[in-house]
Amino acid sequence: MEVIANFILGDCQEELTKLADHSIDLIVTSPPYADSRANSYGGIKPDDYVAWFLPIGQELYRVLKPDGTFILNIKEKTVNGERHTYVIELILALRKQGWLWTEELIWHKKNSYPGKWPNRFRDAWEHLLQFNKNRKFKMYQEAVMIPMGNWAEGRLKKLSETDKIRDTSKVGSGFGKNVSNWLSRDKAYPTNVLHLATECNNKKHSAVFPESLPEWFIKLFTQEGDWVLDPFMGSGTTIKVAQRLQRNAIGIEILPEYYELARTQIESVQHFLFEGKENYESS
Amino acid sequence: MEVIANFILGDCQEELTKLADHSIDLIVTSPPYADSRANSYGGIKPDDYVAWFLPIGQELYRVLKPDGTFILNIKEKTVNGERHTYVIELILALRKQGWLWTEELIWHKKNSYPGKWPNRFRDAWEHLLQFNKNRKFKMYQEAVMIPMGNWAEGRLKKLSETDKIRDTSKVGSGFGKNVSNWLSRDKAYPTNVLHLATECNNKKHSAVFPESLPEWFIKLFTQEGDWVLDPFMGSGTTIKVAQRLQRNAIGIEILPEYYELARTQIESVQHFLFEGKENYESS
DNA sequence: GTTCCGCATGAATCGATAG
DNA sequence: ACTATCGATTCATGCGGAA
Repeated sequence: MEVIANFILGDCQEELTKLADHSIDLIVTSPPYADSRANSYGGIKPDDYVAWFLPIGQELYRVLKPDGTFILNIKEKTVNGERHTYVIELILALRKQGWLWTEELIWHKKNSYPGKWPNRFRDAWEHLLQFNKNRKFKMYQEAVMIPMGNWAEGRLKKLSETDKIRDTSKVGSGFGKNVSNWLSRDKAYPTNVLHLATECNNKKHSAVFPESLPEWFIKLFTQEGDWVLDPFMGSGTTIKVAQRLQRNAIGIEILPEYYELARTQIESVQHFLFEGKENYESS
Repeated sequence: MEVIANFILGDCQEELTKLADHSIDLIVTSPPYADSRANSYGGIKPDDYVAWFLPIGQELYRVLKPDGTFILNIKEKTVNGERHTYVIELILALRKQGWLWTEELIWHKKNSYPGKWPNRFRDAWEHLLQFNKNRKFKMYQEAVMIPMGNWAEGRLKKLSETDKIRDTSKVGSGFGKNVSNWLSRDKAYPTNVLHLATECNNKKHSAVFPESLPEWFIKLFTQEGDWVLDPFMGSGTTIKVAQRLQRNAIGIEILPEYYELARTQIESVQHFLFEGKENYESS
């Protein structure tokens, strides 16, 4: 099956207006959190965050199919010793736009940022907010229950002793990265708590999430040939996974470095998958 | 040390007014969720939940010491296929009352209901909202530290004796700061994600949480002899744990069955702890 | 070719210092 | 007073060099 990876360089609020109505099956994105990525998005102030996001939310609503799903990865920020309320205010505002707040999953990050403070512990979780346009939406639950194939099993056997020891770490009672992701998926039915570590291997983009995260949602909410959109592409993790899973993908990124990085990475994936048939790539 | 367990039968909104100002160090409670416990609290409708809770929040604010903490365990409810917003609206409303929303911890319920999920994921987490009156509050973090993983232990054991001595001496001279930290450490601070199993053994009260939950907060925010309050006592888990940890406790419960159940259970605990000195109990 | 150890480094937060 | 910058703190992870 030929699937397309469409990369767009630009501000998503503007670029989204060029996409057709009801053309996207799944939106998975992680917008810049308040006060972060100041170099590209101007470091949105927490107090301005909702107003900044709402026009984008409006366009996302327009391009999403009636039975599609919107997954928003977002995190709160401590401001002046208190948890800022922009996330929960955003939920209320998006509902007024017409979005249905159907579910909230928790992403538990085992390797949260270290540090010690007199009045709080390390922040080790993020919101995964699910929004829909209608109460009936596409969902392929069987897809995330399928046990992993030989590829993953082969990888498990190749793990070094150190890795295996690390993965039995009791801190946080979570699981380590490699083993647990595959093992737990084999053994347990999923819940709305996802245990995944952030990946640190991508040195050019500081805020990547692990491939398992978009993979989970892409399998759950789309089928092969469907369209996946990430309006804040970053280094392109979502697009890369969509390609691997035979879904069409559109990624928008405002920063040229990340845009180029994503293009390069997806090309190499396509080389691997299709053994050199680069014509599958569009731009 | 003599600690008191004070049981009050009645509606907490009314009974709270009888408590003194600034007399409580920690409030840990799990109020009836919307639409649940309809027989006792009249089954508060989700839309009315915030208005119902606010007068109670006002009284809790009054009785809490300036450096005390209020932990609110609450869970969202799905209404008409959508996640209801009463929890986040309650956060905003409590802030207007003067509460600081200092933290939100996640209670990850490891053994949520097994089996297949119907139309959505199994719900495996609940909010643990932390509110304070001031940015400075009492917190004893060492009390809840977690043993570190095998990975670090394995490494430490392999250090030679000379290495240990050398690194220790470096501390005194100001060198080798990082190494010494690793050497002297076998425990790590927890994160804001709690991994606790739910208890299934108490059939007389429907909304029990495990003893480890109040225990964690009581250790973290109080010392022996401090005062703990649970305005929705239920079967008295919080009070029981407070007694065991040598904290004074006040529990309010509107339903006579639970009130009696809690009294009976705590009395047996006190029998065990003090070998029959029932005069420690007041009521 | 493996396994193991050392080291750098984060979607962070607080408190002190400086303008 | 109020904001801006900087140092100190902490631990899971990946990578590279060494056994």
